[in-house]
Amino acid sequence: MYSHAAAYASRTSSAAFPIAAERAPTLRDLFKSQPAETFNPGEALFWEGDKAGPIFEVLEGAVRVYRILPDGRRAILGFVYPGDVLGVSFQNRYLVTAEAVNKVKARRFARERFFAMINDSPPLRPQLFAMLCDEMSAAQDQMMLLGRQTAEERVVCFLLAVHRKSARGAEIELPMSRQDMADYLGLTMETVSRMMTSLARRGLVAPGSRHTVTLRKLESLREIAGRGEDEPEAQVSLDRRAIWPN
Amino acid sequence: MYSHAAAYASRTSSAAFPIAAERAPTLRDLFKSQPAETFNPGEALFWEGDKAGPIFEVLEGAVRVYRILPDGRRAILGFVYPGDVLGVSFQNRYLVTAEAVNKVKARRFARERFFAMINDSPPLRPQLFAMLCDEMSAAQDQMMLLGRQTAEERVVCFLLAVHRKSARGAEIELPMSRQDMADYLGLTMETVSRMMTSLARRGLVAPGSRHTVTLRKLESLREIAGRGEDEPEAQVSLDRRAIWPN
DNA sequence: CGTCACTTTGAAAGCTTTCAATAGGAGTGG
DNA sequence: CCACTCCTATTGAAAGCTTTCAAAGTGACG
Repeated sequence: MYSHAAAYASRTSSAAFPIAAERAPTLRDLFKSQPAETFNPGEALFWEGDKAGPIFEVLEGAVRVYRILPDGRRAILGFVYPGDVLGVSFQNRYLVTAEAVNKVKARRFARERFFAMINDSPPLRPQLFAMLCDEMSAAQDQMMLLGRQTAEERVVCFLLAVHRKSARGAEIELPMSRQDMADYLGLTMETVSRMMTSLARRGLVAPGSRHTVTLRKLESLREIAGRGEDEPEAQVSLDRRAIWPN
Repeated sequence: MYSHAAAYASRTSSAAFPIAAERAPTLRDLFKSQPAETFNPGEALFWEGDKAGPIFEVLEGAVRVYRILPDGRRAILGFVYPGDVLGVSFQNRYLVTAEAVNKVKARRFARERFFAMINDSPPLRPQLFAMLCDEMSAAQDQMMLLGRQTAEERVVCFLLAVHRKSARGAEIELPMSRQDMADYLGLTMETVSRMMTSLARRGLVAPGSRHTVTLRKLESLREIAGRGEDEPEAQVSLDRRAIWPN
């Protein structure tokens, strides 16, 4: 089947326990046997409207997932980072386009086989469910943000969200363009830029290169973000005991 | 609309009933044995932060699902209508509050048993998956709307969405208040009101009572909505052949 | 028929966008 | 190594859409 004993290159749930002998298989283990593919910046993994094809696990880089209105307005519905699985929650067709932001490495897995294996594996099923719940939860956060938060709050929320995912100190990386951020936050690129400048002027962040920022005053930023954005939570639900039986 | 062929008293896969002989069990069948409960307007089915409890099937009325920011701003993340299942996509805790808009009748089902039964039933599992995908799809539509559409487009999209669900002619019912609509559409109550007035003045809709409107020019409205909101689609994926095997 | 809650309407203010110009960086070629 | 070009980001100023604040209107109910 799939050799999940392989060297843990990716951050899987139990990565913290090098010894864990009888580790239950995880969703991401399914991809272990697949070859890594590379996508160049701007290259699409799949297009909105295409017949739903493979599921991807992102290994490196960032993917933007978006939809476009007939008149060209674009909304980025999410960014997908290493360790995330992409392409699951669609039915017959992809409802969105997924495009590499920077150089992306990913593994693909045939859709039917993906679901067949999960369907056959009692420990995997709750993980799929948990993954969908996480996606749903993120979507709800985003709806709250888009519907009821100000431009500044949106930008700060975004910076904090990236920070939570990166877990690499105060300096975060923003591989996407300002336009990407704008389309994700429901703003214009100019507004995003202004907010970044404003945060920098107040000493809350310090711009590094164009694609890096250092978060100088996390506490103040969290206050601005306004929501209980406190504890790190990325990827937790795949690990925490699922409510699903077995 | 989704008239679950009334006479089905049964709820397990080994169903026995008059007409449709070998019908596969549906998610909603699970609720058939449960007593119907009533919730009065404003009454909550569950609260954000509560330990995740029962799953509900809404039979009558409408439920608003929302989240509130610390400073009181509210975003309604969705409305739940008869035939919809509510409370599934949460893990340990409810992430939202669900509150009756008008008089609501619903059946409840214990969470553990709900998932246990689905987990044990190969035909039910893809339905749960399909349901989550539908939720996700709706959430994506909403993100697009909130992030990139104008006030008028939002209101029109909402009217058309209600129209698709009601499927009862050109007159639609809006059980929720203007404030509810506003919190759903990321607008203020005043803006919603102004847009309705504007649509009425242009003859696109005709106000009935405070909670009913007649859509006079569906085509024009669809044009304003701007997205390919053409074919009716509510609830389809629960019925259409799932990609999930078996 | 008065009260109360919700909705509509008006006018001014505000935040974000739009349009336009300037600045900054990376890559290329001399 | 520097000049040049292109693309992206920043900044400025005006316009615009939505919000805010306030008042008037409407309908249900006792």
